[in-house]
Amino acid sequence: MQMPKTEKPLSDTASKILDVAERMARQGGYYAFSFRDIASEIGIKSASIHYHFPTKEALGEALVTRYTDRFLGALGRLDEATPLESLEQYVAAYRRALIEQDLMCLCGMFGAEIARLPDPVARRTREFFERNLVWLETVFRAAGAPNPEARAGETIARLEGAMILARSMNDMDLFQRVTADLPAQVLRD
Amino acid sequence: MQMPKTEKPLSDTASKILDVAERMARQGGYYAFSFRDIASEIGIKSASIHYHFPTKEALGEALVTRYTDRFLGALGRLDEATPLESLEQYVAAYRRALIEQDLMCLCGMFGAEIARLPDPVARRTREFFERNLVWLETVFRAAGAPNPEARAGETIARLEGAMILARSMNDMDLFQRVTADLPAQVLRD
DNA sequence: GATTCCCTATCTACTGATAGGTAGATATAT
DNA sequence: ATATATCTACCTATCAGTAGATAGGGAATC
Repeated sequence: MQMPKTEKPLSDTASKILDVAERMARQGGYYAFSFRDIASEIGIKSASIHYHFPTKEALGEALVTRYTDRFLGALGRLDEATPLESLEQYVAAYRRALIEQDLMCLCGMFGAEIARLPDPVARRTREFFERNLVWLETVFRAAGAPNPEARAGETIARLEGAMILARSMNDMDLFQRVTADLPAQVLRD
Repeated sequence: MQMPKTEKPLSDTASKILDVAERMARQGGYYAFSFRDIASEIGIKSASIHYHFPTKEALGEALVTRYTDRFLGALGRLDEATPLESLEQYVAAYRRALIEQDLMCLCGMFGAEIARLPDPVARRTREFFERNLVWLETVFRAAGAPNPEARAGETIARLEGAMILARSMNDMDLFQRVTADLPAQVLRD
């Protein structure tokens, strides 16, 4: 029997490194996390991080990969919900990240910085958006909405932008007000 | 006769410093510009920058202040255009920044990083959004649109998000497709 | 007309902190 | 014995920032 290609599961330490790095990156971007800061927070030495992630570039790549998989994995299955429900779920995923964790979307952050990101990290960031666009286009196609590609883009743009705006204004409820009618509005013809 | 409070005009060198710093910041954020890089690009020594801007914080603040004034100054007068025209002008301002300069909006960038920005820079960034919200609310009120505050937020969110998305996908035309119907759409009841 | 003084703007030379990264020793567990 | 995971100790490069010298250009004084 052929084994499917499986990802090597992350060790405890590697997970902790990613957890801390992700939080720092989602607060201040790619240049806002350092090996030293991560290490001191989890109680190891910075050299030890290089054992798990040889370079910062590799760490950044792992960061985006894990984030993308988790983000898309947290979305419900498309064949078990109406398009409206799917969209509401999608908006809720962003809202949770913003309200519960008080953090930016990792890829919204990296997307803003993309011109100064190492190539592999930039590529993974693009993959995040690509896969999100595909997911949303499927929703809009199922709803029979015109221009599903443009609507998918509108949806992501408005959500990422609303996170930035709400955080900038230090008014998290602004996210709610800006995205409350998004699912219904973007679905109507 | 009482003199109105006037801003001291920037020297040639100070302007050049801001020009270079702005471009770097709009590519990679607050941590992506350094005194050394700026200095070497304009052919002076990094110590000379401190003469014009004592600290990086001060330089960041000057950056956002100039950007905000220019951005709002480039918008037409509200009493000389219909709400639809004003909105089209507003969208065009973002499009120009993205397409012609191939740069992010400075405050979209700083807004994403706001949790790790020095206080004065964060405050100026908030001011940018505050003043933009006011401008847009005026437009929506003049158009008799309901919820002008939410619509102003939606507009900014979608434009900032569309910039990030288009740059991430390396597809500048995506900005066009995502924002093409924005003025009409956000104005209809 | 020459001298003195001050202001502007830049320079050289430096500091202490921090960045990512490496070599090689060490400890533990299988 | 070997593989895993961590350590100490170090490297070079870069960071923002500082002290103090220097050069030039007025303007006032002699």
